[in-house]
Amino acid sequence: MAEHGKNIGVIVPATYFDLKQTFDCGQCFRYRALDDNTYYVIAKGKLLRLQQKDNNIIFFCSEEEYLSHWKEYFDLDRDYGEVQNVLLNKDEKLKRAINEYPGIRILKQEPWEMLISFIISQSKQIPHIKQLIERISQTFGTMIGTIDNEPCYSFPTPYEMKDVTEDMMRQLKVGYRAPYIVDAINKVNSGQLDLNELFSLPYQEAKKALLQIKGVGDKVADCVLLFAYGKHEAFPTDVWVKRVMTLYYFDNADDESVSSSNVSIERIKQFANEYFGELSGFAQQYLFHYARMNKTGK
DNA sequence: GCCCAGGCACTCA
DNA sequence: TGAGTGCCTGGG
Repeated sequence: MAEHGKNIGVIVPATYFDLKQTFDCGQCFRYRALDDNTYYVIAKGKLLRLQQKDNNIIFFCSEEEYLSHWKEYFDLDRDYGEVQNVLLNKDEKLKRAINEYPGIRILKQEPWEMLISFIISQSKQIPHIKQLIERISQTFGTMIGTIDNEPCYSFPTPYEMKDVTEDMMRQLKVGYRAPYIVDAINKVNSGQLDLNELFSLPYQEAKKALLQIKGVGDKVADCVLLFAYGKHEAFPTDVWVKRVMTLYYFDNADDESVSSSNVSIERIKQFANEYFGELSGFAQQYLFHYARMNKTGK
């Protein structure tokens, strides 16, 4: 239960909840670490300071704002103990990944921001993705506060981006992704794609809708469905997940340093779907983060 | 300078 | 249906 600290903010027990693990696991691009325990995050048009302290997380905001914005954002209604209990019994390799990073939570971020963020993410590394999202926010977003006297901008809404052209995007150095972003802007603003409607659609149908956008393929669509819509059947399979899955579930060799086989992404997704079921997205996140931190398979 | 990164679209067999 | 290739850009 969340308590309201005296003029401090809202205090939540850090049960299955670690700020560093949650922010560093690649699902979120708009956070800043002041140190290992203190973070700023920009989401839903708000700026929030958070601190991990004495087995608690302190949200520096009003109780009202915590309830209306952040409780859902951090998926705090879900019992991650239950999720982990199921997954811990699957196999030793997954167990090791979970036990190393038990504090990962899957955030519920804004669909539009996730869509553009993951369109940008293709063939880019995380620092560069963050840089481009920051640039887009500074250019088209709204100023919502400051960190160390530096202004902070919300991620622009589709409406705020309605007049954006391919040239403007290229000037921000998004490269060949510029027409993809413009296509997304047009489809959403014209009503051809209703992002809110996807919440109520089943996974496959929601995915089909997202795939209509240029530059959105299987992987990008799965990221949006998992990190914005909370559709946990999604199993985004990028190069890291492919490496770790091949190594853990398709190689018979005991050598865990490098993978020799070449398993198709389609086969991996099918296996994940049968093996992890409705918890695929959680398993993906534990494995992805573990693989990346340990450079597994590379 | 060269190579490649958390993909995708397009082409050709 | 699958493999091959080009694409912007920045960092190692």
